Order: sequence, then C-alpha cells, then structure tokens
Amino acid sequence: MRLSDSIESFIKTLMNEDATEVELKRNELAEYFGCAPSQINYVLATRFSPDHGYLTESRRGGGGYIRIVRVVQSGAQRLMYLVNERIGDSLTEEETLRLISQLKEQRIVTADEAALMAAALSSRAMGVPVPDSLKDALRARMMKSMLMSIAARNRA
Amino acid sequence: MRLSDSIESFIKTLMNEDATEVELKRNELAEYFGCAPSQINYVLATRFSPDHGYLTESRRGGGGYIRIVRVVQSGAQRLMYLVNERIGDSLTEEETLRLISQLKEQRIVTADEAALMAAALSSRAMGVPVPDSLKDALRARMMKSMLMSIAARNRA
DNA sequence: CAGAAAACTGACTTTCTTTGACCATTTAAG
DNA sequence: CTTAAATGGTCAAAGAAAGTCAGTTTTCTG
Repeated sequence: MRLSDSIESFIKTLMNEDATEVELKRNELAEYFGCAPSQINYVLATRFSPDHGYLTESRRGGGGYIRIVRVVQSGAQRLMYLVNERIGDSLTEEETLRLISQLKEQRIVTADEAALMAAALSSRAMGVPVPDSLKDALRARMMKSMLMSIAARNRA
Repeated sequence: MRLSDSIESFIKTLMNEDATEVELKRNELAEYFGCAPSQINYVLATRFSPDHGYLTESRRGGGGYIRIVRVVQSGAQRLMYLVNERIGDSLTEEETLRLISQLKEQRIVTADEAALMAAALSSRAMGVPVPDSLKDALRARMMKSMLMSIAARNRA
C-alpha cells in the first residue's frame, strides 16, 4: 500500500465516528511514518482538500499544529454547489472521475449511480471524433444535468 | 500459442472460480512474460474491453496497478446484450427516450436510473455545437456504456 | 501469393508519489 | 526588542508506474 494511502486512512481513523475534527503535529506524524514532513502536506492537498469535503487550518512555531475539519454539508447543498459553482462549462475526464468518486465517498450518490455516471462520461463512451474541447463542454453539461436529476430524486 | 492468448488465459486463471476481480502490476506481468509493457495494454484492449464483459481501472505512479473486473452474467444482463445488439452506432433522442422508458417499464432499470440516463442524454444536456449525426453516435456509445455499467451493478 | 487484420515493440507522454532544500511564522529566551 | 528555536509551507525535481501511438512483424484469408 502506498504511503499516502496509509497516512490518509490513519487520519480518517482518528476522525472516525462522531469527531468531525482532528488536530495533529506535522513533524510527529512524519516521524511516525518515517517520511518527509512535506509528505503530510501532499496528503492534505490530495485527500483532504475542500473538494474532498475537508478544510484545514494550521499554525507554525512552537506548539504549532494542523487541524483538519470535515465539512458537513447536505447532499443537496453539495450538489447545488457543484452545479452552480464548481462545474463551469468544461470538465476533463480526470476532473469528472475525481468528482464522481468524491460524491460516492461522501455517500451523496450510490456506487451504482457513480458507476453509471462514469460510464456515460468516460472517454471510452465518448470515443467519437469530436475535439476534446467539445467533449469537455459536453461532459460539463451532462454532468450538471445528471446531478440535477439526482438532486430532484433526493427531494422526492 | 500467441503471447496475447497466453496473457489472456493467465489473467483469466487468476480470476477464475469465485473471484470477479483481479489486480495486477503492468510491469511485473510484462516482465513475467518477457514482453513490452504496452503488450499488456494491447491484451486489455482486445480481450478485456467492456464489449467483452470486463471493466478496467488503473493508477499510475508509485504503487500503481491495473484492476480488471469481470461483469457477472445474469438474467437481466443477457437482455442487456440484446439491447446492445439493437442499439447500433447511432441513436436519436426520440429512440433514446423510448428505449429508456421501455427499460423502466420492464423494470430492468429503476426509475432513478432511467431519469439519470435521460438527463445525461437529453438534447438539452447535449446542447453544444456538434452536428446531430455526431450527437447520435455519441448517444449510442454512451447508452451502451451506461447499460454495461448497470449490467455490472450488484456485483460482489 | 497479396492484401488485410492482428500482434508486438519501443519511444515518448502523462500521472501520481516522495523527498529535500529553502522559506515563513510563531513562540520563547536573552 | 532581538534573536534563536520550533514549527509548518512551498516548490521543484526525481522516481515510479501506467498510457499512447506509430510503425514493424506476423498471421490469416481470399
């Protein structure tokens, strides 16, 4: 297993159940995992970003710390944010898959729905001679369309 | 025997019996068979494509992997195959909607899934300057891709 | 056998991870 | 107040896989 994955799950374990917040010392954690301290920042950036539903604060100097807060947000809120702000008028395949997997992880969509969306928007499915820029525009539109459909279902 | 065939059966052996999923390292496998790593991609593309009933995911970088998932065949899925035959390489919006509603009526897909598919493929979602013929080709591909995903649903 | 299709390879690309050197901020001592 | 110590942050570069694609070789087929 990758170091980053280990650190990620370690942090998530610390935060599990009720706690929505965890505080840690970058250097201690790095020492514990025997890695460069900056590795911790990498994990934060790639697994605990706002897109992943987390916020982080920190302080330097003596008694410094890193605090990670899991943002609780209703599914509908999250979906609306994605539709109205996050997704503009272009989405690459990578972005699309990342977003979908985040929605799944946050249990806003089911695994089946996630798979369905990914299937629709994968470049394999779109393997038709259209320039990438148009594919990205199409993806953005379809993604929003599907997310709104899901939002509507949740309300029902 | 051809190399590709050997690799194919090797992978299928790994996946035999109960396992519907196998994870491997491209470079290791290539080394084992004494071939170029890209040969593995060739085998995946020609023998483990969605058309063949498999889905693949992968990650690059340290600790990278390739995962192959076999889509389990069951009653509803055989229907999917029929449907796949019927959908050629072009689908108008009307045909699409008709198909979706048939699938829903036959309870092959849920209402939610039907809505999701319709949302993805509606002309509104696809309202991007692409000629209709291409849109229809895209629809066909995406529809098949989504149906494939639904067929894969409920896998262990 | 000739042409087409399939198999194969290698060079190049892209993505993800890990590290280290250097920078910035905060607190504690002098 | 000044300076040193203690933290955390940034960024670029190296390393570790996997992906792509054009071109070559092999195999099939009429």
